[in-house]
Amino acid sequence: MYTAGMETSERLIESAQALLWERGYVGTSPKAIQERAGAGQGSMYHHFRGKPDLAVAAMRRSAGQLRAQAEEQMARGGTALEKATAYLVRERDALRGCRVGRMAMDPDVVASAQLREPVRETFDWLTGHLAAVLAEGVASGELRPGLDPDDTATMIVAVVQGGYVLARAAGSQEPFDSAVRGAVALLAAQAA
Amino acid sequence: MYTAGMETSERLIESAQALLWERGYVGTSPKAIQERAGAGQGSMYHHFRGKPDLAVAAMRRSAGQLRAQAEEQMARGGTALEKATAYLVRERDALRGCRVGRMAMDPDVVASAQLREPVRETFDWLTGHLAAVLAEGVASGELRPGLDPDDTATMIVAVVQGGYVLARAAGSQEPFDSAVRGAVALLAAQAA
DNA sequence: GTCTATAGGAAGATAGAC
DNA sequence: GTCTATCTTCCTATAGAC
Repeated sequence: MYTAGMETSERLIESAQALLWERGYVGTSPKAIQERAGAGQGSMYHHFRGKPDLAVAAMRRSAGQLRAQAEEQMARGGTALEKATAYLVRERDALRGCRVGRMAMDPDVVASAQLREPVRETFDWLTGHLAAVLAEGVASGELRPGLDPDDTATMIVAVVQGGYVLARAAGSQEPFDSAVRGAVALLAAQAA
Repeated sequence: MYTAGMETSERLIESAQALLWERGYVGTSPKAIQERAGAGQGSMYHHFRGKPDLAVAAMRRSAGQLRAQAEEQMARGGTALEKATAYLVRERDALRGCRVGRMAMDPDVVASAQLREPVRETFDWLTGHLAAVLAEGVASGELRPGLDPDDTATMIVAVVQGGYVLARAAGSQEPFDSAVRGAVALLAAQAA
């Protein structure tokens, strides 16, 4: 996993990102991060105060990347329905799960305000952004007047996060795609 | 956590259930299970082959309880819509998460067929049961003819599982309830 | 900045006495 | 059936040399 021509602290962050995604916070050891980064103990503790500090840096990085990705996808659609659908049907490797959402299931992450913050912030932004898109759709007359933008946005994000759970439980991508199809169909029926 | 008047193997299973729910498989040690059960090393390794063996027993137990609970809730409704809604709005402590679904985020569980089996089976049954309920609703003319029972059922289960993720990320029950309200509203619009 | 040495404790299990 | 001892490896650092 050693990547030439990159600073050690960068390599440590990227290694931590990958391992946190694969194994979660509790399941990831500093030693494993170091080995993957091709760095020694000393390097890691020189650049970071410890495991939590490095994990926060890695999670912030992942959160930023996820947000940029989501922003780009939703910008593609024209109407509110298109934007929401674009977020839902974006191609995902469901078996890997969500690198940000997965952290919410980790006991040590949820127990620490520092570790939980990037996760909280990401979903706050995401549901808020989607809610704004849906509210505009209601205001413009594209969507049924009674539609609640906040509840609907939260539901959309929940379908994606829950889809990951079902896919991993089944050991197959299929439940994820099925859940997304179900949500898209129900949303389509909300056109005014 | 010692419960008087119960066999040691029972106490070990119940302790494992509680700890797996709280901390996941990777985050739960045999020692912690033993301490909570008021049992020694020897007892645990006498009744179970090791951590995976005990975890499977605990997960099977939790899966059975969850299924019984879901069965009971869904039996309450009369129409298909009432049954599906009953499943969604059942009272849950969202911050604790789902004791079965949480396991799907654990790397060691997903990597082992033995450990993953109870999780897979539970969601298989749950989505299947909900799909049958919805299919009946379509057949009876209660629900719109074009509604896909499988996709819709999977979406409903995903909303609940994803709701847990959002609630834990936010440190609040609210996102869970919001996602459920969003799903219930969209489902209600599917009446024929 | 990076390396090696060292450390106290936990993880996961085995052995054998009682 | 349960208990204590023992074992090896890993976890998460800290110390200090280079």
